[in-house]
Amino acid sequence: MENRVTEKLKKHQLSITDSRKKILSFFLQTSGALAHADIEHKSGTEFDRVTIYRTLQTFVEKGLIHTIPSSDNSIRYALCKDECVTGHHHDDHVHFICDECGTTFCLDHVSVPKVKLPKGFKAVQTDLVVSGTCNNCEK
Amino acid sequence: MENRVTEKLKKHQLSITDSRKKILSFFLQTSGALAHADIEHKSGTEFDRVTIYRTLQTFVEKGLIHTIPSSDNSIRYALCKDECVTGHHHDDHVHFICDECGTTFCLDHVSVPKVKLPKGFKAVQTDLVVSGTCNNCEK
DNA sequence: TAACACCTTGCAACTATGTTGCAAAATATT
DNA sequence: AATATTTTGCAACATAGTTGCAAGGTGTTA
Repeated sequence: MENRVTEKLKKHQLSITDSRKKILSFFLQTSGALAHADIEHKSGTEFDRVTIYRTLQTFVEKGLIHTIPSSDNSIRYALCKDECVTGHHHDDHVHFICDECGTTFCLDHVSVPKVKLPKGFKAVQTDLVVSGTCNNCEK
Repeated sequence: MENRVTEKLKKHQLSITDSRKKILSFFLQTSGALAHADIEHKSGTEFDRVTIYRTLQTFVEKGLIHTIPSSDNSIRYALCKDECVTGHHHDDHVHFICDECGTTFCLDHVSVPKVKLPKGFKAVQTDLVVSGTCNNCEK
C-alpha cells in the first residue's frame, strides 16, 4: 500500500509528504467518495484542517481525485481513473448517492449521455448524479 | 405581480407574509436561479438572514422552488413548474451553469435521459448539470 | 372586528465550512 | 550536507448554516 501511494503521488508530480500519503490512502481504501469532513474525522488531530483543504485542492488540480456535485452543500471527492492528469479530467461516469447510507458511488461503467443544448450553449462539463437506494441498502 | 405572488403562495398553502412575497417575487423576476447570497444582497437589510434560510427551506418543502446541485458549495434555487407540490417535485429538466457569467439556467425543454443502473440500484432522483458558456456570453 | 390560536420573524449565540498570510518545518536538489 | 523550494501549522478571519426563544404578524372563529 505504502508503495502504491508513493507511486501515485510521484506519477502526478507531487512531493511525498505524510499528509498526502495518508489522505491518498484513505481514498484507496474506500470504494466510495469522501467529503472533507470524512477525512477530518478519519485523521483525527493528525493534520490541520487547512492542510486537508489544501491537499484536496492539490489532488483535484493534479488529477488524482475529482469532485462530485450535490444538492446538500457538501462536496465529495473520489479517485480519478488513471488517465486523469493535471488540467485534464476524464471522469465522464455517473455518480450515485444513496439516500439511506449516504455512500457515494462512482458508476464507472455507466457513462454520461450527451445532451442536446439550445442554440448558443456550449457544454464544457456534464455531471449526472442519481440518488436513491444502493444495492447494499435495498432488501 | 402582487397578485400573482399571493396566488402562488395560497396555492401552496402558505400564509402571506412580507418576506415570502418579496422572496418569491425575486424568483418570478429572474429567468435564472438564485443562491441564498443573491437573495440576501437583493433584499439588503430588509429581512434577517435566518428568515431567508427558513423561507427557502419552506419553499422547497412546499414545492415552489427546487435546488440545483453544484460542485462549488453554493446551492442554487429555481422556480418549480406549476405541477410541483409538497413532497412531490417534477423537475426533470437539465440545468446549465455558465462559467463566464455564473448564471444558472433551467433548460425546461431539455429533459434528463434515463440511465441504466447496475443491479440493485434504484433511482429516485436524477440531476443533470451542464456547465460551459451560455448563449449570452459566447460571441 | 375583536379575541384567540397558531405561525413566522428577528435576535443572539453557536457550529460548521472555507480562506489567507506568514513563519517554521519538511522535502527535493545539487 | 547545504541550499532552494514546497508544504505545513497556526492564527485570524470570512462566509454559511442552525437552534431556541420571545415578540410580532397572520388567519380563523364567533
